[in-house]
Amino acid sequence: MAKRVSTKDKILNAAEALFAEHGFEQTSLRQITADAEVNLASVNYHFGSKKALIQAVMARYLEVLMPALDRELAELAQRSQVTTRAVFDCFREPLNELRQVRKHGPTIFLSLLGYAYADIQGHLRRYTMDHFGDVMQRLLATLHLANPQLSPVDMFWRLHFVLGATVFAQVSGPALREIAAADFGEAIAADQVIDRLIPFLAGGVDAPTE
Amino acid sequence: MAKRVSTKDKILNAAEALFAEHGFEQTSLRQITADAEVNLASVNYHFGSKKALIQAVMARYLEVLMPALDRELAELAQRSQVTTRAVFDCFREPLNELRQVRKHGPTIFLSLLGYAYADIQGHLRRYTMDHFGDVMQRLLATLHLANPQLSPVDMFWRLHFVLGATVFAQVSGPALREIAAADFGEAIAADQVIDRLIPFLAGGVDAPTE
DNA sequence: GCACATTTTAAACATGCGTTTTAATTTAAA
DNA sequence: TTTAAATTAAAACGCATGTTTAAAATGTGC
Repeated sequence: MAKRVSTKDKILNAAEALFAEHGFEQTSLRQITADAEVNLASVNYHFGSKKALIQAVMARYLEVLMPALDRELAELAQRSQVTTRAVFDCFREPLNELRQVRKHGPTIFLSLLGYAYADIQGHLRRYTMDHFGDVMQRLLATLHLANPQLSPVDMFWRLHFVLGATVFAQVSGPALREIAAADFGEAIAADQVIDRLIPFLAGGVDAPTE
Repeated sequence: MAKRVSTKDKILNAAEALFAEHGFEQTSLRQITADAEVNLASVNYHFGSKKALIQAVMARYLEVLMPALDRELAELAQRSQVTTRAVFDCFREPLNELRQVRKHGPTIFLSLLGYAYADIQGHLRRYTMDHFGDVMQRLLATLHLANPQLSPVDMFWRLHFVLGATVFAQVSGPALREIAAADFGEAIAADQVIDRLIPFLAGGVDAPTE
């Protein structure tokens, strides 16, 4: 019954896979359109520009993740006791829901996020900051509930360290898992990296200040 | 008395500044040679290729940092008590010595390292891994002294989370410090970011496993 | 001061990029 | 079925990149 896939979706699917593997700047429209088996010009026809395509790729995930994360954080805030660990656990389910967008949605999205942040001076930084600014603020607030001893500026920095460790683990995830498998003879699935990551992050945020 | 600076050094100095700010791939030889006030072709004449120039830029720092870090780690290993925190403090002095190479050597180097890791599939990953492999092994061993309860594979992953948070903090450091200054009216120097980072990292590594 | 090697210079080369154009084709409405 | 709109297609445009070439300039040893 092979469903008909629109040119627009073919482009989005091919683009996000290449973006997640090689980054935005290093992926050309020619690679994308070749993988998608569509004409080169169709990207500019359907999206207007490469910039707009990148934003469309991100938007597909953000529109699923953001409301879900909001929901989880709001639910958590109502509890009497809020721990750092519980805050990070709020990410588990929303990330999982990204599988609705794409089979490996969680991994793809975090890779994209990594490249978005690596692209410091670009439009994407502003774009993601605009969309993530709200969640950041909510995160800061909720984490502050769990760690009232930390000053806002301390929390600000620690949250960004968290983001760095997360993003890095995903972007270099495939290579790292390969090394780990070779060194320890132990294969580790992408999802299990998150399980190793969360205790680390919680420990870092909960650490006493200097 | 203005010392005569060789073309080779002029290129290295201009290149590392641009690399640290914009990344390797996004910096063109034309930008570099313009800043260095040398001819475009001189890069290929003196270094052979852009790849080789990138490696030369990194090598200048690695050759200072590596022996210093070795020294510190060896010294620490002789003590009776080894804490995670003490291991990370081993980086302080070696990083500081990078000022001998360049005034803002520590910041520049960590930025370069960040971009080197972001460039996943490139030659630089292999190059830096080759040079950092030894130190990684030593780091793993020393950290295991401080945390015998962690399995090697757990330690492996935590060390990479550490690297991620560090690298990320530097790469997006200028932008983050700007945001922090705007949000909190508090300027934070690049060196102070390390002070905030180290407690976080130690807390993460010392955290109990799942 | 001459001859030879080293270095610098300007120009061109080949390639890949995002984008635009123009025409052909398909789709949908009347 | 006819007509207009939407989409696809092929080709070219303009530009930026790393690299190479070949000549000019500079430096070096005898």
